[in-house]
Amino acid sequence: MTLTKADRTRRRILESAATVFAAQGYAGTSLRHVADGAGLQLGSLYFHFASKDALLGEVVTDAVQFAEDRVRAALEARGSGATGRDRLSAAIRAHLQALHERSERGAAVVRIVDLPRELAATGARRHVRRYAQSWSALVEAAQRDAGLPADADTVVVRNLILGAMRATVGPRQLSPAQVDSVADTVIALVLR
Amino acid sequence: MTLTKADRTRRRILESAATVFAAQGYAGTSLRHVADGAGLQLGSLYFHFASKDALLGEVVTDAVQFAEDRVRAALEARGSGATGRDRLSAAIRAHLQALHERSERGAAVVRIVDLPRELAATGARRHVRRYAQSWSALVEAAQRDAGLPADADTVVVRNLILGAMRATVGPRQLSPAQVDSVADTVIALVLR
DNA sequence: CGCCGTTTTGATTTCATCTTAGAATCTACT
DNA sequence: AGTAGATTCTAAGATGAAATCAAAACGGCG
Repeated sequence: MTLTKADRTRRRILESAATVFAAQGYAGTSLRHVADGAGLQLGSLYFHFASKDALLGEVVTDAVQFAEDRVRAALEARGSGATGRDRLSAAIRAHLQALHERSERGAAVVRIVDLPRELAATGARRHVRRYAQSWSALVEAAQRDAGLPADADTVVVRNLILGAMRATVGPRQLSPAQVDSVADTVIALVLR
Repeated sequence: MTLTKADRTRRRILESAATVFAAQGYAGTSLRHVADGAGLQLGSLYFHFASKDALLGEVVTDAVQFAEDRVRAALEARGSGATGRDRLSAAIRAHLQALHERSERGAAVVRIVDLPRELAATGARRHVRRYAQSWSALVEAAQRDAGLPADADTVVVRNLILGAMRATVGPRQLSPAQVDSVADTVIALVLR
């Protein structure tokens, strides 16, 4: 283990940042707050991250990556022979689970996805966009299946679904059972 | 018209504030920016509003009031004899129209509604809560109609619908025709 | 016109924030 | 154990934001 000490605090910083970020939003997040959460002194952050933007950028890509992995895994488990309707249903459940994961990593995505003005520099935007596009594909397949209204704009429908799921996270932490129940509701609502 | 001059600039400030808030979020909004948008000097704001929080609070209550009025009007136009399904459908269309109104008043609600930590003091929270409750009633009626899944938690469904509509507003201003089309999509998606 | 309350200005204070830099401490390796 | 390098701390600088206030500008009314 040649590279450890730095990596562990780095992790701690990212988790703290994700938490604060999810709670306060981008502009509302102060680095002192993040440092406190990580048990560090303000100045020490800069050994690990070049700037606030860089840190937040990494939080975002991390969180998106996380959700992406979960969704991909769920889809692979379901096999590629599944109907578009079933695939979308599985993706919804996986996305919701990722969003409500204890680690706080998930919750961060939610806050940011729509206010990423200052993240232009980092590669975060690309990640978010790619993830959104994969959802477009899922929606389109479900539309062909007649699982979703076929005459509606795919991108609009995709945004509605993602927006509905986004509205699911709040101050209160949901139990896995509750998340499952919410997923049932979303699926029942969206897939007739 | 004994009370005019101040009121007109007051209006201007509120509009500017709504725009900036909608674009930058609460913490990201600087009062200098708001003042610029209103054609005023920073210090002049404090003649009209006691603090940033007070200003924000008024923007929110204003915007919620606006949406509330639109929805109520739409419901009254439809008559109280209408089915729960039809009433919900009308409310969705009205809410979306309010959200995308040119005046920028609508867009402001959307950004803030869920990050109102600093609004505790003002009466804004009460307004938001009341509006949300009226939506619960609409959803519940539609559930009895079998327009919506009846076994799902009303509050969850309500949040999903509001969240989906919230996801509808973005940087680009939508034309009334586009808003109508989006409304059609939402209604088709939500009411089977 | 010239006055008085209303409205706006512009300078100033206070404070939080991001960022930097050098000193201090710790860790891993010989 | 001792040392070099990696990690963290402390302190300070720079910027920008919220809030305050005396003084100036405005605007209707006698």
